[in-house]
Amino acid sequence: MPITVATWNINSIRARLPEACAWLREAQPDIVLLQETKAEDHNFPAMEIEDLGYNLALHGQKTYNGVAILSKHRIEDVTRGLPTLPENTDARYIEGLISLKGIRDWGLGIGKDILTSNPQPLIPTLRVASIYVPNGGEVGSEKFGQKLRFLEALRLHAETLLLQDEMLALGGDYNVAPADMDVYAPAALRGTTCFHPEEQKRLRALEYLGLTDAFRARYPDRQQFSWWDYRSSGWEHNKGMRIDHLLLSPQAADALEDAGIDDTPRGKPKASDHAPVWCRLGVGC
DNA sequence: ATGGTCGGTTGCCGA
Repeated sequence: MPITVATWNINSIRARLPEACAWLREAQPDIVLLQETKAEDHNFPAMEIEDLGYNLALHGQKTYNGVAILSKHRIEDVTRGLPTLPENTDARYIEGLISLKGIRDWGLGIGKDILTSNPQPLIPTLRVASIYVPNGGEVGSEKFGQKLRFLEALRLHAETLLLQDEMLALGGDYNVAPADMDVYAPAALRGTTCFHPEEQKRLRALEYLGLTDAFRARYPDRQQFSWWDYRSSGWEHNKGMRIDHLLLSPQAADALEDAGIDDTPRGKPKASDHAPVWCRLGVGC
């Protein structure tokens, strides 16, 4: 049974609740990683989301930031905040272990890896994180430095996570477009926030650890954006960037069946400025 | 060379 994992910068869960619920009902993702929920945990519209069949893990904050994990499967082992950046109290990182109970018959080896005979967990798991990388403000500003340091701290933590040899999906608003084809006007935008070589270098450093950009791995030549500026009618002119990503561990990338960006919610009234990015992983039989 | 538009609990700031 395949499972679908999506990441979506929702830009306020309360302002966007009907639109978010409509998409959840329509797309039926198993796991959703939300950013910019902009709500403290006691203000998160939990019942409305739970009624759609999701368990929640929240790391909220007033006015700014806020991340969440929605999952149709159990969420265990939740961590809030990047362990490698303890001084940062912004709600920009939440991690959890999804127990894929009920998805039986992991692989062909009945509890063993068919080639190595290594014992495999009886219940398959997928570790996920919902990540909201700082926007960075002006290039060279204090905020820009914080963005670069956040990306470095994320790399350091990802290094530890990858030692676990698990299925892992690090999803979120990275606020970095990886390459020229990921922005509408590379020449004009080069060196600006979200398309700066120092940001791209740090995003690639994550990939060098062995993490795979799900969308780009599946569609090497496709130009599709995940964010369009409200200002200057970015959506209407398709002036966008691909800055939301799902980075997969080797174990998850091996299970990658498909990926995409669902830009239909972006064209609707009261839309977030970001579109959901998703991938489908083949888990079990 | 600078504005445009959103969301928050707001008379501005962050994106």
